[in-house]
Amino acid sequence: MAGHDLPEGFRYLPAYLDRPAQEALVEDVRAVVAAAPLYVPQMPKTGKPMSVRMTNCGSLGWVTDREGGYRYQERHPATGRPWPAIPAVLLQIWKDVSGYPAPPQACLVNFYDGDARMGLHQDRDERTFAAPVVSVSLGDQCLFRIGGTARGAPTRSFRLSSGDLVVLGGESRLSFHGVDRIFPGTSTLLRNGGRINLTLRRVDS
DNA sequence: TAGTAACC
DNA sequence: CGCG
Repeated sequence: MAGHDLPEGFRYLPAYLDRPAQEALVEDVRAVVAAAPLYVPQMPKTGKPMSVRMTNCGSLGWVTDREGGYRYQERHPATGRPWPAIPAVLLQIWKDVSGYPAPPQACLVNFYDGDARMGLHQDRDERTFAAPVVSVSLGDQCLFRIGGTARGAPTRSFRLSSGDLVVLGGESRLSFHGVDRIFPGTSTLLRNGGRINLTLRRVDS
């Protein structure tokens, strides 16, 4: 069977960041995590832990827990402090690829160990969908899956590698997407392995 | 339903 | 065992 078409507005920019740029960005992420420690997010209502560990930078961060559900908030749920600033390199990437006049408000940092996955979902907790979601991959490769704007629509899968960028704009802004698996040992960027995904978002128009 | 698991 |  031939593959399905990718959704309109979906852009895949392989090897967008070279190795030195990836290394510099990892240092920025380490600083973010030092100020805003990774935590285990919980599913709404059930409290089931997700397999990724998570933190944010920016004026707003995406969080989820049993009681409050999916939301954006100004402070780290464990420390109560404001999120650290989005690193300058990421602000520049957003300028270069988003086509949106205002800077990102949120940068979600997801850390995947070798067993972590992310089920098919939509990013729809923002108050505007006018801006794209820009995603940066660092570390081990993953199997990424993207479908349409309806839950049951056909999906396509492909590998994302360290330094790749994905832009979910246009119709693809509300496409279901997820991470089916990590391929451990496929990158030397992170000493202890794993994958980091950074997603830049605009929450308000 | 941003989770998990069984099944083909 | 990997993928859908």
